[in-house]
Amino acid sequence: MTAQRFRPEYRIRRSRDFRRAYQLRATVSDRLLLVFAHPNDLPHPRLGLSVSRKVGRAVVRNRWKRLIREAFRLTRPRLPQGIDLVVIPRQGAEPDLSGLMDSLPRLAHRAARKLVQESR
RNA sequence: GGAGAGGACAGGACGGUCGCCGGCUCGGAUGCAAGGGUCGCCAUACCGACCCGCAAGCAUCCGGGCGGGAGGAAAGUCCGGGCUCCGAAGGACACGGUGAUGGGCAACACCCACCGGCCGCGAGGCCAGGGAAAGUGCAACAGAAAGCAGACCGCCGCACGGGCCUGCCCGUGCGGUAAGGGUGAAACGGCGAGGUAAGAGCUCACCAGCAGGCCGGGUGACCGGCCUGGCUAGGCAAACCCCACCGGGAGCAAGGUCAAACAGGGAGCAGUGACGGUGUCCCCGCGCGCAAGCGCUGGGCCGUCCGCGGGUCGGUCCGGUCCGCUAUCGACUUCCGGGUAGACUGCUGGAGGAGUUGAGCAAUCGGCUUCCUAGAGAAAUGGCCGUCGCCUGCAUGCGCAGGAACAGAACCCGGCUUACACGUCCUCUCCAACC
RNA sequence: CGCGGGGUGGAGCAGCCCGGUAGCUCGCGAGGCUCAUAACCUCGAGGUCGCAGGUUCGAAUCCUGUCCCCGCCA
Repeated sequence: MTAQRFRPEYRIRRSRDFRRAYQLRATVSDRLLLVFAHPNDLPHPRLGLSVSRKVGRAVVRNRWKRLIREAFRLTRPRLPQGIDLVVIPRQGAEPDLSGLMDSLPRLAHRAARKLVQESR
């Protein structure tokens, strides 16, 4: 039951956490999403959203953010632990919940493997 | 029934479940949190006895309950205000904006009423709607001529020459003429009569339009009438401009508050110079000029500086170090203790909504009753499912599949503009038919 | 959120203030020169001036609305 909650501690809220993820440049992507990853010291993953005006007007941007948050909430047990994910929707893609629920865990695990490789 | 005109409303409904944001409330865990009173004693403290309290509160974490959570445009950011800070800042000029009149409003470029012009058979609609008889300017091409008008053809007169069926025709020159032709977006009123060589507001009547005066109506823009004048003054001010009125700048990322410690920072006084200067001017001085006035490495005045600039290393404004420049090498003493990041605040109850009533043609304003309706912060208002209603297609008995616009609060209001699916209601106009 | 700048041939830019003719460089096409290519010379094509209204006789230009792009402050 509590596995489906989405409290503020699961979100990236500090400017320096975003900057840290961008500077590491550990990215993975598919047709829907682009993800910047960075390890954190917490026992859970965190989600950060970056939705620029290039993907659409305010209604479309809100739709993307809500659906990505919903996908994160519902797939969180399947996500790797201790990782910050900055998620950016790709220009031209259509927001779609089932696609996002498929895409987000896969990208998160690929990012986690990439971080392990690079730390060596 | 058809075709329209104006206005108002609405922006699917109900339910289940998993989440998010903030509010109220209840409970749990941990930590902090508290002792007081009376009696004994001469009395205070200590001490002893007894009684009351031991959780109200605060902090962190966790859980439950209750009720709330995008719009008519939240949009564009085009106007107007509130609010906040900045400024030594007052006036004139400059710069920007607005533009018939009266009213409404906190204010407006908004709203209402009315006036004028244009469009429509009409209901109605549109108008940046002051000034072109203040000044400067603009008008390609065409055309004879385009702004104190203008002679290409035509018409008319005179002179000369020629022809000759001799009072007619042709050519040339000079002059008159704006009635006719043709050009243009635009050619200096229309029409009739007189007049004339031909013509012309040259003169006259009427009409249109203009200026002045008077009378009547209206708060007023303006409207109606009469008289007089002179007959024409053209268009463009979303060209410069003139007139009237309005406007200081920046914006809630405004602004305010907050721990500790030092390095260090800041301010004032005195002194001394250097640098710069309000869009322009103001006071003084000097120069030029008859004067109005004009000019000035000027002064006063105001601001900044008690080093400045660059490279490099580390880093939160900053510090270390090196180099260059320079006028003074930045004294002494007193006082204050900041900013950034972060957190809290500003932050939602207001020129507020609904009903009713009074004033008013109306916009709107007043009285009474009643209601409380989002406050995020890398930024909530969402996901899934069901039932009903609407539309489209298949079908037309049931049903099945699909669709439902424009668009997302960010300090708050008043407007404007732009976008918009399925719709609902009210008032009015024209046409057709029937009673 | 606030503010500023810009949309003109295929590309990059003038013209806009002060309204009547859309011009420059490169590129493109044809011809010439050359044994041939480049360079050079000559000629030519190619533009709804982002879109929609308005003012004007007339709008790339002036005014209003709208769409898109770029940049700046925090």
